[in-house]
Amino acid sequence: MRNAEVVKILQDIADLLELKGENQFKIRAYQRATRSIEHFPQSVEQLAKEGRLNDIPGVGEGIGKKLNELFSTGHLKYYEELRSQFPSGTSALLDVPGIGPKTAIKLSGELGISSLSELEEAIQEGKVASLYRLGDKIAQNIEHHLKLLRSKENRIPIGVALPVAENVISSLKSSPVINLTTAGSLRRFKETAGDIDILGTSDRCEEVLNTFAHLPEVKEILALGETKSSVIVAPDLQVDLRVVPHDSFGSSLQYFTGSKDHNIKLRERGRRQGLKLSEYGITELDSGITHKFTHEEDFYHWLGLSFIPPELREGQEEIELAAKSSLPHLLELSNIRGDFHVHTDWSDGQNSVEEMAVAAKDMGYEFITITDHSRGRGVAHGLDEERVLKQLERIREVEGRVGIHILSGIEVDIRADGNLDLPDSVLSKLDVVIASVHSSFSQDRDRMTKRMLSAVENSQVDILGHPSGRLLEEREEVALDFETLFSACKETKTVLEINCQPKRLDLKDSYIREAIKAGVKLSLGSDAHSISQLQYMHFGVGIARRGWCESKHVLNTLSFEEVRQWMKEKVCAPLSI
DNA sequence: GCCGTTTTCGGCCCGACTGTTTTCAGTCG
Repeated sequence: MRNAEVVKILQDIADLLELKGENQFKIRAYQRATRSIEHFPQSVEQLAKEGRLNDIPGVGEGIGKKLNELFSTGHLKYYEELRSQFPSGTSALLDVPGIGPKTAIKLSGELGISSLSELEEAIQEGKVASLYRLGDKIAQNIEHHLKLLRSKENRIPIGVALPVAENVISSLKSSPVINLTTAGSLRRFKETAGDIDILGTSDRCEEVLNTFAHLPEVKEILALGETKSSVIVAPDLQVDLRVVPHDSFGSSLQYFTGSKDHNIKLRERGRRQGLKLSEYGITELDSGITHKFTHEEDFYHWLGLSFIPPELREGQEEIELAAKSSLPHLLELSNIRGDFHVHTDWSDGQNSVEEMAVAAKDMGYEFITITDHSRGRGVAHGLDEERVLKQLERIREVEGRVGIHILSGIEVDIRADGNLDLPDSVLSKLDVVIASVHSSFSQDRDRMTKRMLSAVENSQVDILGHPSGRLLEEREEVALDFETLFSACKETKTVLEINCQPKRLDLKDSYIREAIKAGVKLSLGSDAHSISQLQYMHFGVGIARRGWCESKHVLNTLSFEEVRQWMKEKVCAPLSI
C-alpha cells in the first residue's frame, strides 16, 4: 500500500472524528500522524514489516496497531465503523473553507446534504441561509468558496508564489509600514504554498491594511480586520497580510512563520516552563509579565534555544537540537561556487555558451558546467557524438576568453532499458556526465530501480539528474527504491542532483535528508535554459536547507580543482547490491 | 491518541475574524 493511500485513510479518520465531536486532542493526534506520513520518505508498509512504525513521529501504540491491521488484512474495522456512522459525503463538506464539523453536521443532518453539488443546490434554494445561526452572508461565503475550490489549482509552486509575494510587498512600500517580509510556508521555503503570508509592522495598522485590501491587483476581499486582512489576487491566489506594532515584530514573525507543528511543540515546551508564547511575546504565567521581541533571534535565545532557521521549523527534532546548540550549519547561497547543470543553444537553451559563461562569471561563480541534452532528446536538438566533440572545442575556446572555469559536460538520457544515449568512448572525453530519465516514467518500481542502478554503475556517470522525475503539481515522481539507490550512489561515489528548477526541486527535501544520512554527496544544478534561469540556484539552496543540507554535503562549495579531482574518483567496481 | 528537562498519567497553543447574536459560536491558521 502506498503512503498516499495511508494518508487518505488517516485523514478521513481525523475528519470523521471531527464530525463526531471527538476529543480534539485525539483528532490532532491523527492529523499529526497524517502529516508525518505525508512527508515520510520511506514506505510505511515496509516500516511496518520491520516493526518500526514508532520511528514515525506521532505514530504510537494506537495508530500503529491500526496501521498493522490495515497492512495485514487490507481493511480497518475502526475506519469502517466510523464511516458507517455518517452519510457518505459528509466529510467531503469539510473541504470547503468556512465549513467546519458543526456546520457539516447541520447541513447533513437537517438538510440531508451529502455532496458538494447538493450543497450548491441547497444554497441556491435558500435552505442553507435559513438554518439556525447561519444566514445569507455565511451561505454566500460558502457558495463562494465552493466555486473557488472547483476552479482552483492545487497548491502553488514556490516559483509562482514568491514573485507574487514580492510584488505585493513592493506595492505596499509607499504605505506607513516597515519590516515587510514573507512568512508562513513561503518563508520556510516549502516547495508549494497554500496561500501567501506577508507580515509587516506599523503604528498605523488599519491604514496599511486598508491600502492592502484595495490594491489594484486585489480581486476580492475575504477579511479585513484590525491586524489582518485576507484577499484574493489574480489568478485566484489568497494573500494574507498581518500588521503588528513594531515592538512585537520578532514574536510575530516567529509565530506567523510556523509551521503549526513547530509552534505547538514550542508552546508546549514553554508551558512546561510556566510561559505563554504568542505573537505578542512571551508571558511569564506567575507574574503576568510579557516580554516583547523586536528580533526573532532574541525570541529563540530568550527561550534558551539557538536560532532555528525557518526551513527547519517543521516540528521534527529541531527544537531539541536547538536546546543543545546542535543544529546543523545550513548551506547558504553565498557558499555556492559554481553550477553543475546548464543548457545552451547547442540544444534547447536560449543563450550561447559564451553568454552563459559571462553571466555565471558576473554572478561571482568560479566555474560552470555546460550540460546540453544528448541526441535522444530529438525535440531538444540533443547532441550526437560529432557535435559533443565540436562543442568541447568551443567550450575550451570560450573558457580562455571569458575567464571562468568551464567544465565540459552532457545531460545524457538513460534509456528505458538502462543504457545510456551516448557511448562511453564519447562520455569519457567530458568532465561531467549527468545521466537523467526523460522517458518511460511509468515503469514499475523494479524496472525503474534497475534502470537507475545501471546508470549509477556506469563509470562514466558522475551525477544522476533530477532523480525522482517529478514535476510539481503535474507529474508524480517515478516508482523507485530510493534506499537502494542511495546506497548504490554512496558505494560508487555517484552524486545525486538537486535540480533547482522551481517546477522540479528534485530531489525533494525529505529525500535530500535521507540521502545525506546515507552518506551520498549532492550537487545543485540550476538546469538553466537561459541566463535569467541561472538564478534558480536560490530555489535549490532553499530546498537543500529544508533537507538539513550543510555546505560540506554539496559539491558546489568545492573549488574548481577539487571538483575535477572528485570527478576522477568515481568508483568503477561493479556493485555488490 | 501521543508523549515526557516534573510526568508512564495528565496534560495537550493561542488569538483573530466574521456573522449572528445581544454575549458568543464557529472557523481558521
